[in-house]
This record gives sequence, structure tokens and C-alpha cells, in this order.
Amino acid sequence: MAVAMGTDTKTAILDAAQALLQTRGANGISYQHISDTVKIRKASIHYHFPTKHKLIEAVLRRYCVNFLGLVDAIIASDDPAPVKLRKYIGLFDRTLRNGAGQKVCLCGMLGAELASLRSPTVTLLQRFYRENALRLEKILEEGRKRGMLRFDGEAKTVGMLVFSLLEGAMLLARADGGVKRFRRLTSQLLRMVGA
Amino acid sequence: MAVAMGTDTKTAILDAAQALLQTRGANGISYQHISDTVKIRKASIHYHFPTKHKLIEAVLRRYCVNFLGLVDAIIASDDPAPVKLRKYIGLFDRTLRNGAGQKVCLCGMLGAELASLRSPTVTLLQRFYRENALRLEKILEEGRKRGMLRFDGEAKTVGMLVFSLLEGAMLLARADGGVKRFRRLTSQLLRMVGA
DNA sequence: GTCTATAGCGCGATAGAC
DNA sequence: GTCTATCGCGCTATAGAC
Repeated sequence: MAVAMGTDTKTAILDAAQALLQTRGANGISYQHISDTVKIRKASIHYHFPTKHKLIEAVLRRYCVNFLGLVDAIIASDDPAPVKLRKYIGLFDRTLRNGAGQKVCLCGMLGAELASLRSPTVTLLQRFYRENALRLEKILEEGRKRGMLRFDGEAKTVGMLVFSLLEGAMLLARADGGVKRFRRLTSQLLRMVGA
Repeated sequence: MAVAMGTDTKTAILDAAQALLQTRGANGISYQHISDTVKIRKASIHYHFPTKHKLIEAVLRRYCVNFLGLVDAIIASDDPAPVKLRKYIGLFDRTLRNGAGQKVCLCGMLGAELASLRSPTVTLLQRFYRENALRLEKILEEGRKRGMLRFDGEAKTVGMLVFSLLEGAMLLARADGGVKRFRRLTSQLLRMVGA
């Protein structure tokens, strides 16, 4: 038996931990919370992830790979830049929708709790921010060159701005306005970059 | 003796709690942290604020009043709209600077921890967001009418966008780029509303 | 109004049986 | 790999002396 597909315990723990992290944050969850979701005793979680820090790091690492993979797929397509941008925004929109308006981007959440995180996790977070800004820069610059986007200033700066807005809008949408508000903001953003 | 000015214990606790909340969040601090800062035993804090929730609520209430007061002063001045906008952004910039790059807006932080907060605190948070967006709308609309700002779309939506960006940019700036990055983003934002 | 002492609980983590 | 049991600690909150 190579892999016990689907019901892999490690994956189930990562899934539960990620969902909890996206709603309550690192300081707001415990092994007990995870144990309540996955049908496993809290002590057993330590077999798969010896410490809480290691667990968070593992969740974050998987999240980054998955997310950036989706972004790269969007970039690799031959959609025009405005569509790529819409699809990119759709990744955040989906999180808000799937989480019943209670989840935010994992990296936005952990960014708020930065002071409680350890070095490998902080480094991963920084890389995630940079990689996203970089990919947005690419989309924006390409779109502008081909005349399908229109904005002043460096694409790099606008890329960071778009990313920062998405993280901020997600956070605030949860408290007030929900997905509807989030969409109004992202539509306005698209307008401001000429999409 | 009416008031023991300056060294009011209650105020000292609020100050310490606010600073800690802005760096570590509600779930990241304890009465012990506050006790380490203010020279008072942790049990004594309960005399002034019976529960942690009440303490957080009190910090938030004071923060909202102070912040919105500053915003109203900016609006009441006869500066042109672009200057008002710059001054408004300056409020966030100052927090980032004064906190040695470790503090974010209290309401951005608590927004991330929304799921751990109780009803009166959540309501205050929502009000803070709305009041800020409302005031930004006012500045933006006035600036556009007088031809000193230029942007497409509803001033209300752009107001929410500006506020969301500031909260998001602050959060991310702490992890990567600091005040310098924050300023690059806000300069770009001003450019995008024609300031 | 501040203190010491402590109740009572939940936490992360470990030991050792199965 | 998962369990039960438990350690040791930090937390919020309370009781009662001063």
C-alpha cells in the first residue's frame, strides 16, 4: 500500500488547522480545537507535528505552495491581463465565500500576529508577500505594455498596492459588508488600473 | 484634590493595554504583560477593569473617540482636500513610526481577531470602519467637486478602498518593507485619486 | 486602591501502554 | 499511530488582608 489516499491523517490535521487559523488566528486556536474537528485525540497530533510552531509552519508552507501554484497557472494562461487580474482577485473572493464570510487569507491573519511567530514562519510570510507582489507586477506591466491596462507609476508599486488592498479589504469585509463589499472594492480597484 | 493628573492608574493601564494590543493582539496579551509595563500587580488591574473583554472594549472606545476626533479636526480645517487626505494618511503613518514599526492600527488588529471578540467590541469596530469610510467619502467628494481630486466611481466606494488599503498596507508593512514601503504605497494611492 | 494568595481551568507537551 | 494519563505552566478571575 503506497498511500492511504484521501483519509491521510496528517492532511486532515493540516486542513483543520488551516481553517481554524484563517478564522481565529494562531493565538486563538489550540490542539483541542483541532481535535474537536478531526477525530483524533489532541495528544496524537504531536506525533505528526511535534510543536504548535511546527504545525503552523507546515500549514503556511503548504498554503504558499498551493496559492502561488494557482497564481502561476493564471499567469501561464493566455488570458489578457485584465482577466488575469480578475482571476487573481477571484482567489481571495473564493476564500471569503468558502469560509462563510469567516475566513481571511492565512497570510493576512498571520501578518497581524507577526509578533507571536517564530523565525521560519516569519520568513515564509515575507516571501509570500514578495512573491505575490512580484506576480502582480508582471501581470500589470504586461497589461500596460499591451494597452489593456492603464495606470500611472511603477508596476511594482501598484502590484504591492493591489495585494495590500486585497488583504485589507478581506479583513474588513469580514467585520462589515461581507463578500458584497469586497466585490465593490475590487471592482473599483480594477477600474483604477484601467481594466 | 480633584484629579491626580498624569499618573492616573486607569489611564496608564489603558495606555499599556493599547500598545500591547497594537503589537500582539487581543489573543496575544495577558494581564501579566500589562503588569510588566505598568507598575501594578496583575490582580489589581481587575479593580479598574473587571474582565479582559471590558478592558479591550474600554481601550477600543477610547481609541475610536481619539482617532475620529483627530480626523474631524482635519476635516474642519480649510486645507484643500489633497492636504486633508495626506494628513489623514499621516495618522496611520505616525502609528507605524511611533511603534518602532511594530504597531498597527488597533482596529486592523482587532479586525483580524474578530472571531474572538464579544458583541459590544465587534459593534464598536464596525462603527469605526463606517465612520472612517464616511469621513473619507466626505473629503473625496469635496475634493472632486472643487477639481482638486480626480477619480472614477462613487466617493463612498473609493473612501472604503482608501481605508482598506491603509489597514492592509500597515499590516503588511510591519512584516516587510516598514514605513518606507508604506509611504510608497500611500503616495501611489494619492496619485490614483488625482492628488 | 493595591497587595498576596490561590482557585480553577486550558494550554502545549511528554510518557508509556496498546 | 493512536490512545490514556499526567506534568507543569500561564491564564482569567476571586477572596480577603492591609
